Amino acid sequence: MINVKLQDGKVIEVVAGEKIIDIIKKISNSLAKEAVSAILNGETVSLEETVEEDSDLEILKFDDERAKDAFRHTSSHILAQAVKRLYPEAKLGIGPSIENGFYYDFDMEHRLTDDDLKKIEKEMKKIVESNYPLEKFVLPRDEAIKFMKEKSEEYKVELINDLPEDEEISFYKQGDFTDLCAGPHVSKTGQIKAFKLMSVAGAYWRGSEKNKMLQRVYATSFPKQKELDEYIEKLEEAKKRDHRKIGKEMDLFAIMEEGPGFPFFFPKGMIIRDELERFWRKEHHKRGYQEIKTPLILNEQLWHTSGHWDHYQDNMYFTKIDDGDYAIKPMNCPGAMLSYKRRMYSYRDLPIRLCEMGQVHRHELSGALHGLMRVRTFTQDDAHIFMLPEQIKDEIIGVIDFIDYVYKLFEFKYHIELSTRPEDFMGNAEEWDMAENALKEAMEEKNIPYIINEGDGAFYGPKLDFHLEDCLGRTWQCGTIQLDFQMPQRFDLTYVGSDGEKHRPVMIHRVVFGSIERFIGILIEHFAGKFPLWLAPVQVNLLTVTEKFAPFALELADRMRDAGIRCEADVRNEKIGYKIREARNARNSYICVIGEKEVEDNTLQVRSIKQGELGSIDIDDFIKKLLDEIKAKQA
RNA sequence: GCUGGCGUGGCUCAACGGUAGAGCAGCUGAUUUGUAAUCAGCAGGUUGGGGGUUCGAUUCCCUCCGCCAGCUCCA
Repeated sequence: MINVKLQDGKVIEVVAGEKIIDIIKKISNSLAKEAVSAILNGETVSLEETVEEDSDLEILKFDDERAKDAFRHTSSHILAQAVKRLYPEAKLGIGPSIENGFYYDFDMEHRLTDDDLKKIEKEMKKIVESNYPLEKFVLPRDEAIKFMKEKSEEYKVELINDLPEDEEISFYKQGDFTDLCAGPHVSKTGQIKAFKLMSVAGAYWRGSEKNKMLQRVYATSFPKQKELDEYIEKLEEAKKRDHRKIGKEMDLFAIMEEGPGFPFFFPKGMIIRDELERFWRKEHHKRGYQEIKTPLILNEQLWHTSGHWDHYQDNMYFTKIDDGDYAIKPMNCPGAMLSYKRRMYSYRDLPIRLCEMGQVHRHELSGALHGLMRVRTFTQDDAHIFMLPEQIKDEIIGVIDFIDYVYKLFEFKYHIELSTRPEDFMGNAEEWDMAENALKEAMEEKNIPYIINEGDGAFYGPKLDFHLEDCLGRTWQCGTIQLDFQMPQRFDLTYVGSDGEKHRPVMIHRVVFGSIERFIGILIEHFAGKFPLWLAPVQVNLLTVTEKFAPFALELADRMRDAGIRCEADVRNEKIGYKIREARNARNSYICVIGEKEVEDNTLQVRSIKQGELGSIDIDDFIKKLLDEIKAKQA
């Protein structure tokens, strides 16, 4: 007698050798029925064999990361097996489980095409249908190397050689295929019911551009076809929301061939930018920041002083003026340093918070460019806070709270990552430790959980990065708080302490939006172009049924604009259905129809881009409602 | 930058070794219309740039530029 735990937690008793149909009869829950038949694949198998294997009956749903990894990892082995069957000369790289699926890297002469992917999928189906058990075995190091050498798997040999001395070297075998692997796996290939090969792309062996580029096949898999379908649907939704597509449709911005990575903003895009900036200024003034503006071009000597020459040169643009060498700023900090340095400060003056909408230029690799998300010129909503050492923690907390306030306003979820000292760092290790500890203390005091990225800090200091999550669950790095003990030294910044002596202030670099351009890109995708009213380029669109109502519409449009509402009137001689279609495609927030009835009653037939039909609304009430809604989000 | 794919009028796309075609948008005219496309006409492209193969190239080859996916990097 064996107890089998079902997905819904229910336990049933089965006897070895019992017929599948009898087992299924015991299960009332249809989901569980499906599950059991899925595992057993309609065959009569002995139950000892099924239950013996480590907890696989439960991988019917990704209820924990381990189950998901095992499932995807087995999927990647099936992919590799299929590829080896079709292209025996292919050498295997690695095939891990990743965020939304898995991949496998192959080194092979033949360039894989989309048609090849279809063939590979077919072969994978055969492997799934064969329902091979996955069998683990362990080999001593020398035998493991010999084994892989025999198969000419040179990358695997390299991996084995790099494994720590004390680590077990395990392999998993499924039918005619064996792979070096630490596991875990599901018990049989038959469990991988729903999978799809997504794409093939180049990827450097072990992620280093010095190594050979392999062909990486991306794929995903799920326990159920329905989940795979949902995932694909989500990808399609993301595609529809692509800010490059919506940006074009709404006429917000464009990046032209004449300036790769240098975006143009058009009138409607500028409205969004202006509103964000206005909001940003108001919030900064509230929090004791003073705004500055520093030059885009400054001489080369300055960049030697700041350390950018030594650490950031590859990303900078240079120019000559008369006989002098100049650089276009890739960061705003040197300008802020000079601004601080223009006069003397007392300890009573600190903290000094200087903020700047600073446009920077960075030479990014051409292949890295991506719409507004990754560009070569962007505007950082920067600030540099100069403070006494004892003010560090409070200032960091102030910035954390500020960023939290802004992200919540846009209904973003986010998480924080702490990046520590990189290999190419400036200054000395003790100061770095102090800076890292200050960030940790602030986080701990706020009781905020965070991830640590070892060695990922900026060259001048450790940082807290804010990764915000949009409505589709994708994350983007935006805000960052960087603590810097280096720049104040390099620029010899001082303040006069209560002892009458000169002391060195500590500095924070920070951004909230990160880059206005990227933030707008994220907002476009997050809201699918249907912006909160205060950001919407066209807040109200008045549509006349016939030209007869044009004077009424034009006058009302003027009145709304006077009241501070962005209003457009469409009085063209077109059918109302046509105008509505255009207004909806433009994602105008409120679309109002004006005809005989409306003119008589002083009302509007209103439809909201987000909520649909709102019916007939009195004009005065509607204006009031609009003004309230515009204000509500900017409190 | 690297690997692969792609580049046709403002936009979305078609065709093809014999010098390009549609829809939308634009313009003109008719229509005066009640909730996702009224009708007709006109105009618009040396098929990303340059070079080569060919009797002939937009189609094949080379090269440069740009775009897309991924790698690397990052706000």
